[in-house]
Amino acid sequence: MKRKDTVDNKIKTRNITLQDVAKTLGVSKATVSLAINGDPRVALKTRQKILQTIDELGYIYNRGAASLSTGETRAVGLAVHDFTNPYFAEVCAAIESVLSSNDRMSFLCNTHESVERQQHFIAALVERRADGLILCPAIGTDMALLRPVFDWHLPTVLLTRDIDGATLDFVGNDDELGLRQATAHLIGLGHRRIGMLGGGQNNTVARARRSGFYAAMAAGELAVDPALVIDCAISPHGGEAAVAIALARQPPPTALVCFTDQIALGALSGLHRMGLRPGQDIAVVGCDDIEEASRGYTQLTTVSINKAAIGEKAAQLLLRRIAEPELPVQRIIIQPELVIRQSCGSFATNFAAQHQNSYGERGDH
Amino acid sequence: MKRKDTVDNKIKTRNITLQDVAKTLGVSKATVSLAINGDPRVALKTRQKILQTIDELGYIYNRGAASLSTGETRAVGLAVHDFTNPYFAEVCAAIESVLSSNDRMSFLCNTHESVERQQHFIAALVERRADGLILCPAIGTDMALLRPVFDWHLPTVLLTRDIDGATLDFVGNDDELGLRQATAHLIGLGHRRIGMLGGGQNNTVARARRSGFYAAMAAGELAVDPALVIDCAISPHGGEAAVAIALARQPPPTALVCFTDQIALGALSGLHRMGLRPGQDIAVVGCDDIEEASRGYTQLTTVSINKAAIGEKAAQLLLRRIAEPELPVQRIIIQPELVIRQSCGSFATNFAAQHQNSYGERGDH
DNA sequence: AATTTAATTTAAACCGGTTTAATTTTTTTT
DNA sequence: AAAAAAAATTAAACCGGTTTAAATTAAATT
Repeated sequence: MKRKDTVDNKIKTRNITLQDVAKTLGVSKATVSLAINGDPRVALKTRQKILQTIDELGYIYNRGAASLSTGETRAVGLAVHDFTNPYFAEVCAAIESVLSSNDRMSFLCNTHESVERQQHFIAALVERRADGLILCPAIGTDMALLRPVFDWHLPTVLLTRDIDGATLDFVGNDDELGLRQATAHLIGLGHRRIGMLGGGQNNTVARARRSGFYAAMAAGELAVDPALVIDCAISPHGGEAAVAIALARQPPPTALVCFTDQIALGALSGLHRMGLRPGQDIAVVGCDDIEEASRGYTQLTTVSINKAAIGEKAAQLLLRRIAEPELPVQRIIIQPELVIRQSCGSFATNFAAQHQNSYGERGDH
Repeated sequence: MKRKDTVDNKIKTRNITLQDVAKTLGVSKATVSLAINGDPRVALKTRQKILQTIDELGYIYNRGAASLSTGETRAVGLAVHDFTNPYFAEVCAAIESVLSSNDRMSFLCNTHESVERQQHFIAALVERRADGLILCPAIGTDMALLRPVFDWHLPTVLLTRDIDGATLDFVGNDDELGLRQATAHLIGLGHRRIGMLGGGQNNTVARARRSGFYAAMAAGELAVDPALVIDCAISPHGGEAAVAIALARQPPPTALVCFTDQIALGALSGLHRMGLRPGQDIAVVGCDDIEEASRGYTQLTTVSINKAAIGEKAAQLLLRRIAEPELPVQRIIIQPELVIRQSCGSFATNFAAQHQNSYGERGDH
């Protein structure tokens, strides 16, 4: 089939090609092509005539045909495990914005943490000879799964999540620092029994954030009760389930550090249903600083990550890498910032006063 | 430049093409092509040998080249005005899911309500000969702006927002009904002084939802105070600003109908900051039923829209339209459903008791 | 074994651009 | 006006597949 030529087997207007433009002007295809691409070799008046004819004929450039010979598609892939998560929605928006102002299009893929979907996407990108890829790898992604990327020298920047042993560009957040600060803040407020919701070991972000939590606890010379380190889905539901488990533990924690804001907000939601008041009955901190964290009714203290910056840096780095494939591998780490709202309470006294007699085994200063 | 051939001007392995596969097997290009496409004409053993050789040689199909002759790119565009809005994030996720399981890729565009961005995107799609487009048009989009779509017979389905006079497929929600039900519910609870936040006249969704509000008010024989119909940005910030204006009006409304959940949640946030309790001091209802609406601390009564269904229907309809361009134009309207939570209060008595003496000019029934 | 018929395979044109070395035209210099 | 230099244009090969009518080969009939 010949494309829209044969709409309804009646109309059969062949597409207008560069050749047609050339013919109507009595010049060669080459001249028209050069003119379109702004090559300084074609004379000004010639270029003008060509542009005018293109307009009159309604000629439309066929970038696919061009890509066949140039090998450049000006399309890149963007795969994240869940762009329904506001964090990624924002990062992706920033990426798309930068790419489109560089006249590139973005193929989107929501992998849903499925390496199969991810592999399928990468294979499709290679088939289409995409110029590059920005990837927040699904859990379980390793170097072996990324073979197509290396085999094809597909310029790739990893977003947020790193891959062990990967010699790929990376743009992310200083997750260890973020959670260390958040945890330290709670400790500074006087909390001693602190739990962590979410995280786990299956990706670098989770490990880094967990390790930030542990590091701060160690620095504060506090023991971590393993029963208060609760793995859960990276979603509000996950947080809601996890908080119930945490609170059932005796004695309950006075503060909870959450792997992400989604989890923290789920925890807030769960606490609300239990009749507990975050910031008064229990402290909660999150990480990401998604918009919902700053509502009047959430006021979530959280590690703020500049999502726009991450997206922009990632897009720019990819563009750079595409332009200069031999550039040494780069790692760009954005510094997070703790924003203190009300979910952690203002004063440890709230908690101290409240919990001391219930399980006040600690009289230290 | 010849593509990755010349990585670093050292390695210069030409790409392996269909021709190479044919040559190593001593068959023709045509046979290999047919084999790849599963044409029943090629003998089983031949196909197997070809597939094996493809594997051994590491040949990778070049879909761009194929598209040049078939005119089918198996790529479609997906443009929405704000995929940072959870409503659209979910719809887009559903769309991408359906498309990718149909072996299509999606070009994503976040128009930010900019018709320029949108036009740029559409032009790029046409240049790339995309097979179709799913579009939630930016405010201000009219038939004239959609000329490229018609000129190129680009199969297009409008998502959520319709365009006046457009003979294009459409998948959306029964917005008028949704807000009519929500408003009627408030009236049924005894509310008399009801305001509306957000909406306006600049797109079909806004008009339909407004009109649902007015219709319900009229049906309840209630007057709408124009000062309580407040336009605002479709965002939590918009809602927060609008609620302040509404509450400043004397007498204040006892209930607020919001154009979207984003606005409603902003309103909730604002009310919280003012020390007012939704569901007790004032009723609030939203529309969309985004996830945040169901948190323990929001409990927003809202018009629930099946976002996954809308996304799936839109994607399926596009696929259908691509397959059968001459199909009559279709409109698929998903029925919404009012979900009652606590932000509207359970009993009008809350409000009646509370407000009667403050400005109790109404002793009816 | 000779025909017919069915199953496979292939040659070659085509899709619509890019690119480079060579040619033609124009301008400058002598 | 001739020669040299610079500017503009072009022919033709190429990118990597698809497609169809024709050719070849194999299988079924007579």
